[in-house]
Amino acid sequence: MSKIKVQFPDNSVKDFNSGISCFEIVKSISNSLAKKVLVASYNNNIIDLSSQLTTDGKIKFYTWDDNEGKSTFWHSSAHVLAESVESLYPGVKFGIGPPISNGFYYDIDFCDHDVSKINTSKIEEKFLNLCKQNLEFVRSEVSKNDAKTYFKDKGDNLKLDLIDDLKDGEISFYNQGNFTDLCKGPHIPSTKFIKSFKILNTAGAYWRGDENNQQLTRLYAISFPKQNMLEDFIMKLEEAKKRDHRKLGKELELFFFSDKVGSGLPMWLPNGHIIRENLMEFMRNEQISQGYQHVTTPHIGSKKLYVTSGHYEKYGESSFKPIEVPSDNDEYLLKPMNCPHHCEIFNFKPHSYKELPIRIAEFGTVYRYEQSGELHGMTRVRGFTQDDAHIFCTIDQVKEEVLGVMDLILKVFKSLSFDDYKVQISLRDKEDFSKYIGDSKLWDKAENDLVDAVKDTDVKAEVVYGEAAFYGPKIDFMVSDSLDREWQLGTIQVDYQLPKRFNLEYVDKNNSKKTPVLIHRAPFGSLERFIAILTEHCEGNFPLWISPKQIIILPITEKANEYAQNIKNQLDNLNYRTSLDLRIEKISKKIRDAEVKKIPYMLIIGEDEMKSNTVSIRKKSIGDKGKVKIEKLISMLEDDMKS
RNA sequence: GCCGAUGUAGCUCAGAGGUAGAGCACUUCCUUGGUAAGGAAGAGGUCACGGGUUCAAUUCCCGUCAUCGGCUCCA
Repeated sequence: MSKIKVQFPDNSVKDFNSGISCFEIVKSISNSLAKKVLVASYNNNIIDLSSQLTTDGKIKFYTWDDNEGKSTFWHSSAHVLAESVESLYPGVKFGIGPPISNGFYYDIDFCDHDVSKINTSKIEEKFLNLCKQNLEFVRSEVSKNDAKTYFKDKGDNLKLDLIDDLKDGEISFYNQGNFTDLCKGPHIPSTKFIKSFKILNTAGAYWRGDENNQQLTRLYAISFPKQNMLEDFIMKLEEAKKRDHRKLGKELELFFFSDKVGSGLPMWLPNGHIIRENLMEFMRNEQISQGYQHVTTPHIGSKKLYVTSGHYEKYGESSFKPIEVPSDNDEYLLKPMNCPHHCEIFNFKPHSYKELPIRIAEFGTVYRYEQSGELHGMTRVRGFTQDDAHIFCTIDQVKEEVLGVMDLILKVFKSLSFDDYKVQISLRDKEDFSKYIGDSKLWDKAENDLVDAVKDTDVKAEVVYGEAAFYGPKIDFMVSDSLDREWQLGTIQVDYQLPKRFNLEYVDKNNSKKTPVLIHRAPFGSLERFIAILTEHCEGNFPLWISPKQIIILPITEKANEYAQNIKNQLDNLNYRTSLDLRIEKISKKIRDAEVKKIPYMLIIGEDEMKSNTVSIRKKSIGDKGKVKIEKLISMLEDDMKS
């Protein structure tokens, strides 16, 4: 019998008989690993443990602790979910059922079954029942014809649709129990590994992600190799929900929405306003030091402005309806973006190349008629304020300006401890250019400029095709919310089109007229969304410099009121946001209330402090920091304000 | 916009075909207490809105609006 050489991750090599399965190999090296291994890879191809090896190669085994193991586990779970659903709701049709970052889903056409009557606990019961039966996942290679025949007989048009895109000779089925699915695999050996399972939610999802197709029912679910893992997961989910900015926004009185004002139109309450103002102040100072000039433009603009920019044609449908005015033929739009206004500001007077780059910044409030189903707390609203700016520069300056903006964005993220962000370079769709305006050569240049600029930094960016704006490519900074939903915050966009449309010009060295390049950029993106994410990241415990309420003074008895008021006056004079709790309540009650309000500093004042001319500091979530003189307190506060 | 769920006091939630309840918050009174909830009393709701069924609807049905979970979209 011929032998093969198999190399292990520690680089050791062993000989095995050709045709040995991955599982036999793992069993030969470690019984304990064999018990928990879920899937293997050979020469970097991920394969079933039952796969037989006939060539030399490198082997690797994956357990639940590896991403490969988890996603295989969840992928297999999706098949069991399908089997459970099919047994309870005969005749359903299956779309796709992939693993995702936390669990898996299956898109299902429930046909004549009433979707609103789906009994998830019945499905869960059936699922766990199937797992206990220790059903093996068995792979079989099938011809395209046989595959088609199988699903034609079954009446599953969705699978037939999928098979159409596959090549003959590359089609495989997996079977477990009474269920066979079209699937390239691999899978875990059997259902016995799955010990807990829960359907998390149901949702509608268009077939193949296209809204012109039928809508299927997507079941989101998760499964684990141990029961307590599910409990931990659910607990973490509950914890994450406590950080939700919509919940905290209400509790901390940051903002709210009113039906009477309108859907998606946030109202900033005094506490939230303070956060906004501080972030704006911070950004304004950063921008001034980077050579930006701030401007103010109106909230509405002539419709013609947006026809010129091309935005009206592209987004007119998803804007608030134009405002008609009786006195002339013009119509006005609630400003959906600031760029046309800033282009007009550039046009106010002629410019020399010596002035460039000109950086025009504005905290501009814009209004967009977002689809009703898209509104989401403060992260997706219909009226929001961008920390917007437009940089007008020469073609040669683009890269340096992009780098400058990246610096600024990274500084902002760092200042607010956003260390978990993703950078995405959004380029044109590879095939379909019809969505974009302008000369393809200029697009190439703009795309190269962005990619080049990112290469000059330490930032790791992912290139995504088809995500560019209609006028140019962009670099987006994405951050996740407490429930792992990704949101775009900062953005940098290179645009060769808008300056042309607005006939922007500067005079170059040779006294000839040139068109500047426009860079759109916003580090926060939208203040609304940024504050939402910031709130979730710090769970409402804002850094001192942002915190709406910074200090609360808690006198123990009425005897300390006067002294407390005196301390408050001193802190007021230093512009700290200080409040005083004069209620006749026990100190523990006052402390609890201050903790719940997430006020960073509590100053507890009783007879001891009055006598020694001190205050007792209690820091939120940390506790008693002891008695200090007021001067010491002030220097502590000063230090804290810097972080 | 689409699929599904939800909408009861300021907040978090119970409840039932015969016009509503708890806890917290609020008001008043008592309590002057040293590091996360002192006690008592009181006040608070067209049960999202509009139709329909019924002797009777907040409850059942239909529609609208809003919110939530997704999908699609995102200048």
